[in-house]
Amino acid sequence: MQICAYIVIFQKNAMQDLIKAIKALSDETRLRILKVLLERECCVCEIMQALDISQSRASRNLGILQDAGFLKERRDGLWIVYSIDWQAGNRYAISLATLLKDSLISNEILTQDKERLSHAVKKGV
Amino acid sequence: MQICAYIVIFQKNAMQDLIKAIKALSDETRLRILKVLLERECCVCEIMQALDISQSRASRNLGILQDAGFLKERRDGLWIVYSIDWQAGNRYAISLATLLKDSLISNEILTQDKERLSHAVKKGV
DNA sequence: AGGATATATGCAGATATGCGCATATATAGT
DNA sequence: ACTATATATGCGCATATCTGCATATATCCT
Repeated sequence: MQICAYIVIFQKNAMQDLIKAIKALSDETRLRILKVLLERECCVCEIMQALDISQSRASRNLGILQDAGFLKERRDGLWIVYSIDWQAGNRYAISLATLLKDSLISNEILTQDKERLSHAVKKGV
Repeated sequence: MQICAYIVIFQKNAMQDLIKAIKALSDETRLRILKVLLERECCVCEIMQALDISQSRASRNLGILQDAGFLKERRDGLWIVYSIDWQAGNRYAISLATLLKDSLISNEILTQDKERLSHAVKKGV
């Protein structure tokens, strides 16, 4: 009976979960971050360098993507490494990330991000 | 050479097109509208009744979905009938609409929308 | 313990978004 | 032409979002 109640609550919030995932993707900065993370896992300072954005901007947008179920994090010394959460991430986030994986091939901004990422060093500002 | 230039411009705006499509879906009202239109085409007054929202709210959100490439419209007398544009709609909108089609099965709000839609009449407010 | 480095976060300002209200526009019928 | 009906839209308000700046927190090293 308790379990049933849980299921009901889950269903009730499914639309909000989906909206949260979509909202998280509805921003150029976060789209670029996710595209970079589809290449490889990154710490915050690598994201800063890849997108050429400020530290707080990188951190905050990574947090939004994580909260929406796209990312997981792990600590590595001073660094916090973010990566796409293909396992536990929310169901809708997975679908959207998969869709995004095949989108925006050969986009100029994203190409530049990847180029800068390839030169990025694990050293912040 | 002119054609090449066109291709470049297209590539340049691809990300903005995608963001526009995602933004259009990042709102509960528009998600509900799209879900209703995945059932069948509707005029504005049917959307009003299905979602139980105001006329201006229905009209404006339909316009946003159309501008983002999800919908097409046709006039039928006094009514303007909106439907999902599977043909000419922008590529990303199609992918997102397809994804949405299989999402949020048995959601309470959406079920109510469909129920009201089944009683809707072609008569506004 | 203290300093250096990486990341998170409170706050404030600028901008964007969503809505209702009132009104404009377009079409059909008399 | 006039009226009724359906839809679109200008405007203003409330709220949300995004960012930079400054600062707090966490970890590592000596």
